[in-house]
Amino acid sequence: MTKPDDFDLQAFLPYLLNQAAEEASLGFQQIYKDRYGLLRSEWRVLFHLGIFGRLTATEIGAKGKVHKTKVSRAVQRLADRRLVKRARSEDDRRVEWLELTPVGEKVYRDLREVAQEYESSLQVKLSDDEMRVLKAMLLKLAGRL
Amino acid sequence: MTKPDDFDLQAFLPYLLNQAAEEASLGFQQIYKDRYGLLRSEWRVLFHLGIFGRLTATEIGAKGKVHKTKVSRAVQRLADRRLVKRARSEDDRRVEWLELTPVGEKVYRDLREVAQEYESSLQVKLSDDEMRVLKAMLLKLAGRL
DNA sequence: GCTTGTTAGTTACAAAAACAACTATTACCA
DNA sequence: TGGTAATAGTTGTTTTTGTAACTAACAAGC
Repeated sequence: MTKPDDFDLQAFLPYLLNQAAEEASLGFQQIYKDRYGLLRSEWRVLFHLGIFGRLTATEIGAKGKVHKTKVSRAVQRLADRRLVKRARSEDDRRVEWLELTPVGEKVYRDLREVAQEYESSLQVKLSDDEMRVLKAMLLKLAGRL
Repeated sequence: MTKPDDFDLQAFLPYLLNQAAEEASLGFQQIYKDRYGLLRSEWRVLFHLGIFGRLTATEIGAKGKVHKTKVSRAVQRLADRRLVKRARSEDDRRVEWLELTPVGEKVYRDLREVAQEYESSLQVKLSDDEMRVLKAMLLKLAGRL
């Protein structure tokens, strides 16, 4: 009574994207987890602060499409480990300015290095041109253009 | 003391892929969740059975790169809702053959329809050619070639 | 046949994510 | 003003996931 079917799951974009994303994330995840015990939400916050300097939690959430509770908890853990410094804003006391501590900077720079190497290692599977095109299309899909 | 930096997070492949994958999954997720209360692992199992007919849990895990505990739990919930029928194998009594019930078939066919429509809606953002190239590259990255 | 190793699948527990409700502060406006 | 709504961020609770240990059945070598 079973009717096999020719729907191509591998070609279904949400499925395929997830598989590719998982595969591509795995190696890098291993590094920030093993080396610094960071979670995904934590390295994201770390990178945002490393790149943009001083931000509020809300700004990080907006830039990275991360929910505020995730940012809040990530910041909490990063602050506990003295990777991030928090300071209440004078103007608006609901707001907290976040920035990396010197140690946080070091961790960021190390991971940025790793990220760049990792990126190169992924490029092995694709030509430069392919990579450029791929990213352009992913940006479109991500609604970031 | 904060040093802004020009590392391009949007262009970091694992990050970008995740964003695109999340964005691309969202709409479809909404449907199988709202309409049938399914989880991601559940629709995946459902689709595998819909496409391939009769499979064991291990086979589904291998085809979809899903861990056996996830498959196990997905199957359990699908069986509870009578979408999947389980039958101990005669040859090897560790093995359980899984297939869709008639109701499961209906749900599968409905969601397959939705998936196809959804896929088309994503194509609006990209040309046919772009889509073809994109998928080819994602397959490479996913290590499926 | 016994012992050892493997495989299919489940279960238990810990880690992480999702969602909703909450506090504190500021903005709006009649 | 004073009252209502909006915003920043946190906390609590429930779902899901991840990991490891487990049971049951089979396989292989001696």
